[in-house]
Amino acid sequence: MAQTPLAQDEFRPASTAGEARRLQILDIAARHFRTRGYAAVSMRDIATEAGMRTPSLYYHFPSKDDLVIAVMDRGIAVVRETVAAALDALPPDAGAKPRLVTALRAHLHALHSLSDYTSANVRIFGQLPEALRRANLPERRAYQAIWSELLAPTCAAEQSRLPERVAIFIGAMNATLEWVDPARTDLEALADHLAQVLLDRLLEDVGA
Amino acid sequence: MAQTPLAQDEFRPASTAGEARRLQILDIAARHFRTRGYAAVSMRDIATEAGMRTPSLYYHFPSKDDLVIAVMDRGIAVVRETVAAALDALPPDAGAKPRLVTALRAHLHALHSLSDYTSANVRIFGQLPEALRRANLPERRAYQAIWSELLAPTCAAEQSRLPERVAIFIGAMNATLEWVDPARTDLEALADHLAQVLLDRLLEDVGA
DNA sequence: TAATTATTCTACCTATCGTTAGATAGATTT
DNA sequence: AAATCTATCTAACGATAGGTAGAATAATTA
Repeated sequence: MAQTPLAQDEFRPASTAGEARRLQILDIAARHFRTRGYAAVSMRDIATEAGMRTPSLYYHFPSKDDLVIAVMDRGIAVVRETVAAALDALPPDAGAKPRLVTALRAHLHALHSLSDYTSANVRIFGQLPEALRRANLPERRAYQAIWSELLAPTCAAEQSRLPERVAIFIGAMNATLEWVDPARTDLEALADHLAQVLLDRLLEDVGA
Repeated sequence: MAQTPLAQDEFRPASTAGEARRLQILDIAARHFRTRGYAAVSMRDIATEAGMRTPSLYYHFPSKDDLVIAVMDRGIAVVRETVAAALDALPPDAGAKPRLVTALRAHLHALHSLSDYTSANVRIFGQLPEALRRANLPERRAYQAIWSELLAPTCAAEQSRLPERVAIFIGAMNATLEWVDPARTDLEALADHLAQVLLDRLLEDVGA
């Protein structure tokens, strides 16, 4: 009992060999969930790709539920930290619009090219049984808080519309997962286009 | 061989008793797929709710694939016809913006309160194996064509961006499925809010 | 070296999945 | 009345799912 198990920092990766194995399994699971959905991915699939037999997986994660929850929570943590870091890098006097554009870019980056966790989260959230969805809600609310602050200046008149507006923005960004081919799309251009649609006026009042 | 089997009109519902049964099964399937996802709904679930044993289902649909494809295609057909009808009801000289707002309202209506088919389609499309997704693509493209026409005036400068803009709009509308509680949300207000975000300028250039 | 812990293994369980075979009852047609 | 068609049934198949028991190996510590 010599070793004091120091409180694990969520994002200091792989301090021990066991931790590295756990992260490797999570990586594999996230990639499979992202591309094939929740129910279609079996514990056998994940174990095989990790080079082990199925029951060995249960040494690292006590159930499929625990495994998927770990992927889901990490998915939100990744995008939240990515966006927060990008905002922190801005000059402190940056206005509402550059802050929004910066956050939008960071979100798309986390979603499309940083890892499989955030995309897996967005893809399979709606497929999960309600108990698993509820487990991910605290993380999600913490992330929404960032966007509430960012979008508050666009809702000056009616703050009651703010939660709905947050949902519209996050929904529109996440929807790009459904149709963007990450290999063939310029993410910078996509971010600019989304910012234009969401923040600028699209139509001069030509017609009636 | 007396009866000439006249070509079935896709949308004349329930001319025969057999057709009615088939539509009832489709209704049940759509509702279950919408709320619980594709893989989580078994043929047994659908059969039980239809008041029959599982194999009897196979008299009406030769496989789960056929059943889900029927639901998916009908889902797009419903929203396409709803939007087309709403646009046809406008005066012929209506401008781009009222046409967009009208289409947006009709789309949200089909998605949230008209039936379970369109919402089922949006919910489970990403969960389907690729072959089933491909089967639904012709319907989807036909629907996208409507929005291409609607959005072309907003893309006058760069028509090359039009397909991406269509995807952004449809994606933003469909994303409301993830967070809107249809019982407690005023769809009219939601449509206005979405139109405001997507079509009007949100920010005066206050900041940098 | 001996004891202990960490990790993976083989073998198997029960439940559920989509689907098929083949019989049957009622309705319709010849 | 005989034959056929419609719609459902009972019974079961092979495949695969998540998960467990308990032995065996590899690494670490006493």
